[in-house]
Amino acid sequence: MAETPFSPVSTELDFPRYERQILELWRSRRIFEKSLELRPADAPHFVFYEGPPTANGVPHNGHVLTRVMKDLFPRYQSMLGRRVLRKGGWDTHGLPVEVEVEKELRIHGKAAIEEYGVEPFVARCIESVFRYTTEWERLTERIGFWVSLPDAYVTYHKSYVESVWWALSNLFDKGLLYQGHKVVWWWAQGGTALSSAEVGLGYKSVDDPSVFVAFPLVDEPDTALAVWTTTPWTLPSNGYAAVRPGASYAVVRIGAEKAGKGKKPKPLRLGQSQLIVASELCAAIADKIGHELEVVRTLRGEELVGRRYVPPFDTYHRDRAGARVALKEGGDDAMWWRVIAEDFVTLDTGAGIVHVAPAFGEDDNKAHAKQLRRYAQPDEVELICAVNPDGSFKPEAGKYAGRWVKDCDKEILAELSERGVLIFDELYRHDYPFCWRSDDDPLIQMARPAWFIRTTERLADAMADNQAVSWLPEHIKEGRFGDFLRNNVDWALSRERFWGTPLNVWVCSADPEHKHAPCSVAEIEKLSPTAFDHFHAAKKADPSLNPHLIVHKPWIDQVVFPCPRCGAEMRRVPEVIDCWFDSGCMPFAQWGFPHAPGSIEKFDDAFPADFICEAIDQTRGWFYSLLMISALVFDPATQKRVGLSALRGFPHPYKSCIVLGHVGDKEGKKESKSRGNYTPPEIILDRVRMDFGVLTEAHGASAPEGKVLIAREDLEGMDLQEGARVVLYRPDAPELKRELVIEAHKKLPRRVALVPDSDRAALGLEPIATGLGSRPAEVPRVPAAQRVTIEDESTPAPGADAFRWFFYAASPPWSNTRHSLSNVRLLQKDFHVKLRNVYSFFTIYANIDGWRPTDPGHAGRPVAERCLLDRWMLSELALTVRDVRRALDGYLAYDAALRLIELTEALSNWYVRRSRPRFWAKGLEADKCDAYATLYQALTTLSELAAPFIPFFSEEIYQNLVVRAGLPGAVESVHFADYPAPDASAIDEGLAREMAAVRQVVSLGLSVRTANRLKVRQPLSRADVVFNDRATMERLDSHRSLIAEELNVHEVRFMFPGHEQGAVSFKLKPNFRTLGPRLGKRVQEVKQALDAADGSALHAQLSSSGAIVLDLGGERLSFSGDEIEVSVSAAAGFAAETGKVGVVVLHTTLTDALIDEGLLREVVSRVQQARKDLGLEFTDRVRLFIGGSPRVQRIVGDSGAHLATECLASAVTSGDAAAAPAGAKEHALGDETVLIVVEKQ
RNA sequence: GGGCCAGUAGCUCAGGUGGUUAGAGCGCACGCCUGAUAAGCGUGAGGUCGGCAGUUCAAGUCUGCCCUGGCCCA
Repeated sequence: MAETPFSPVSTELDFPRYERQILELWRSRRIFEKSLELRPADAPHFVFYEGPPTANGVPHNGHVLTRVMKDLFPRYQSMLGRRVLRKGGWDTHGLPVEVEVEKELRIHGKAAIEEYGVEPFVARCIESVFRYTTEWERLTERIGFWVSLPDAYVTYHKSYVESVWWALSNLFDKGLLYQGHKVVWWWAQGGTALSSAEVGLGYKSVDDPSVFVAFPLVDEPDTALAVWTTTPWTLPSNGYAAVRPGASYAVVRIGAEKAGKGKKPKPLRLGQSQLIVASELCAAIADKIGHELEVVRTLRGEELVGRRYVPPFDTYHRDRAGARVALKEGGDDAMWWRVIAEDFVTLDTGAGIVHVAPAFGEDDNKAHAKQLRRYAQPDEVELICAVNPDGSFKPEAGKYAGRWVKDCDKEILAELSERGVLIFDELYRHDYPFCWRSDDDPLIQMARPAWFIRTTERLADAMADNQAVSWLPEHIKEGRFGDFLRNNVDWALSRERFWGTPLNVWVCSADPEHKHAPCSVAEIEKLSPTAFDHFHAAKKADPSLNPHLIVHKPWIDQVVFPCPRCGAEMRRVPEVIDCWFDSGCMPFAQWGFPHAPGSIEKFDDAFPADFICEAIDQTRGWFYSLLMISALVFDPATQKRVGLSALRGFPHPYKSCIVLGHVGDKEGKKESKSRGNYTPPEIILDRVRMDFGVLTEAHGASAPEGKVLIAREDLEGMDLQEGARVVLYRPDAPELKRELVIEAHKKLPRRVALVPDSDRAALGLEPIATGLGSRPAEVPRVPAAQRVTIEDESTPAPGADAFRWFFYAASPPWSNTRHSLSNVRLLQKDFHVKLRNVYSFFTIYANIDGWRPTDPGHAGRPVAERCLLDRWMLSELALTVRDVRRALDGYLAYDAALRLIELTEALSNWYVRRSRPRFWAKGLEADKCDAYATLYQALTTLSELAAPFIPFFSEEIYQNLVVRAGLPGAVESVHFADYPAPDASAIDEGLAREMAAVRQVVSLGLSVRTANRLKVRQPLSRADVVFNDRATMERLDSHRSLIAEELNVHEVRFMFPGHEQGAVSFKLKPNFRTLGPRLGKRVQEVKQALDAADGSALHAQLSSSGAIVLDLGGERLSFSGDEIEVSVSAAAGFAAETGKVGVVVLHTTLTDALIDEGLLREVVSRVQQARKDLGLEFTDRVRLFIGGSPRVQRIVGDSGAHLATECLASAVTSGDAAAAPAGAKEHALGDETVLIVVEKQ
């Protein structure tokens, strides 16, 4: 026998197994690498930027979403003929890395790191950065994300750091880099700033003072501002008092003591007789101090602005009471101790006037910065701060000098009271952050010297840039991102840490005004050839020293060179930079631009990106840093200077940006390891299994024999039903297995399993030490002997295509996704499995018939000569190609996915279903070849269309149907193919509409059958279709036989209303859209009039005269056809159904002849079932005996030939039960019986 | 506390510019089909469109307030 044209398709749905074969094919033939080489260098480029992940954590489902979305568009563009670069990248710097290492070393804080040694510390950071590289690489390959990892950029590499330096140097030269102060949460004892994540770890509830202090006015010493603070220790550093703009304030005279609410008022020892407080808070303050407050006059907050006061401490006041600063706009103002207006002042607590200490508190510092912006020479104002970085008071704080600030609160209050400026104090309870590693140490907010980028100066550029970006979803532009830009503050760039890109600013030891920002090692060596000798020597002594460390701490700190201006020694500032700045430099830093040879050309080729894609949390992260750095650095003058071939207008550095939502669990909650609601990617990709902690008893009960119990959530997580069979084994000894039945147990925590003792012993397991208190996150870390793997071996995992498809088709990518094994499987059934069935169907029949796409005799007729169904299918195919391309061009993955599902549905549910008899037909006539050719074209086109989405299965189809079949145009892989272009000549939108109407008519007919319990196998004499409009009726005429066949009726009659003999009734209603504007309120009267009238009569009037006349409250109004909508519906008492196209009526009278026909079909069906039961091949011939009741015998006798063809029988005999061969099977067919014997020949 | 997004059937989601029986898929129920067979197909039930006001002849859609969830920032 000749070899079949196509490989048979396995019936088993083990996608991971097939995908492994495809992966092997790609690997052995270097398909990915070849796909990059495929397009010539001068082909149009498609630029994609990889937002670098950090590899010091394991990849999770969110990363899968990001990576499959990033993969889709480059694959598509590559099939469009573009040259697509997919350079990978890794983000390697930053605090999380340092914190990981600190945890490992069990140390914390700057002092501890310095004690441990910066050099070994940094060495450990480097080592930790790529801890999970293998997991990342494995996942990346397994999900089919094509990215060049071997030449990935790495943010700590020397060339990368030097590019970042180049950018910073550029900003420095433009005057956009400056030194200022930034308020941070400061752990004074450790000398370290904490990130907000770390701060969040250490909140505790504590009692702190809430204090009202009198600030006497300079020009009205008898009146004082009542100023509120909760940090008395910051009072020596007071700079301003802030009021709320627009609020009302009262000057009050302190009156007589009033009866407190059970509290005896403290005697007031105030030096002033009048206070200024917010009007709203007057009563509350009167209660607190226990004195009447008598309002003298009121004034608005603005009227207080500029008034000067005497601060409670003379720490700085003694020297600077008279200090003034020149304003930009001319004139001058007092430097300190005056009233300012600030929105952050609230009127719900305190006094409505707030103590402002610019060195502490974020609001305070911002308020100060706002003042500085008014000044001609802001640099001349020195920040007043009476506290050392170690949390002790400075010498100028007098008697408090050297002491821990928080310890001084009480004494400060006592002193204020003594001096007669303390109005009132109390304790209040609130949550306050402490150091998470040393929880006796409260954190303090403190302004630290810091370097800033003057982003606010170039904000207009950044905003223009944002306007030009195509954001998906669109609301990001004006919403989250636009808002962020509008509220932009200067970028606080520096970090007082160790593992990061060192800030490349060197300061002259002779004159700190002399600063220099070199942009490379080479530039430094030009200034001082010996600058890096210490590193070279160390490298010589220890060749294993990572060469990239040359640009890192602590090595870089030793680099000195002579000041270009005065020749004195320059030393680097100690800070490293925010790692977001690193990642934002990737468009040029990935090439080592502009230092590396060829980097200018490469950058020129790949700037800006056509497309980037990350999750929404990157709005203020990567999306911002990319856009801002690009707007700051690449102004037109800089572009020209670095030698770009053409000026880039906005947007740069990215044109389109997909902003992804987050991946949650089945309930929409964030997936987290500690909650245990996390579906490991492996369950989707490879095997349905999870590790559990072993328990042998819980809540006093042990597992019943033969059963294993787990939490219901875990059962659902593995998509298992209660009673399913699973296997259990030790993760370290998978060869020894026990098979058990799984059930849910309400009281078990996640990730523990209650295992019968006998099975536990047989597997050599012991109970988990933490028992019922085990936390899900800990389970993977307990000793292997306390863990058991539970696996569902009977149901293969859905695989990588399914995983990818889930993210494309479940919802638009920017909405949050509910991810679970069962959800992935659900979507897989919809598209992937259905497509696979059609593919399998095709190979079965094509192989039986020996149909070959390469045989000219099998090619099928020209499309125009093929039957309606073929033309319809090819039209649908062309329309889908058009729509999918349109969607992908607009980066709308979800829309494209839905369209693919629609096509697959049409192919399986309608084309194949309606074409089945054509494939069963004898021989290989023209119509059959048409059918094969059509289906073949649909499948091969689909494999190319779907290739960017489900690259594995597409490859499988392509390899079998195109490559194996030896098609002349075949390429090595589907991913080298050109993306299908719509065949305009095949598109027939009229036909598409007609077929949709046909399917609706059929659906109505089937609905009639269901409602009247009429099996489809029983033929009926006639179906009448009454249409709502004549045009549809005329268009559907050519589809009558199809409808007849599908409904199994002898005749289909099309009718227009008026000819239907009472089977239909009419309903008329106003067309609100046209009548609303004409009649306004009276449309409701029209509706009522139409409801009340006789529909048939009105309809007759409308169809004869084209208009109807209604009597509305005595007024006769005429309505034209387009102001009235007519619908027909089935009248009562008929076997009929109503839909949008019209009404389908079935004639249900059964004649003897019709019953005979029905019985014959029943017989055929039973015989086919018997063939199947015998396990016969489709082509096997049989001998048939059919007996039964006399009627059946007669029918068989009359239709022997028909039975022989339908059932591939070489002989058909008939007779009564006595004549039947052994093994006869009797079936009841209503009142009749049939006996069947099928024997293989 | 502020900002952004979302809330429509049991689940996942559609529903230009307001237009009157609110759709689809899955799941479920019932049934069909059986030469794609551990598949295929049909029909049906399910919704006071998060709540309360308002604008309008007409509100899922527009406005205001509120509730719930997610994210970002305080």
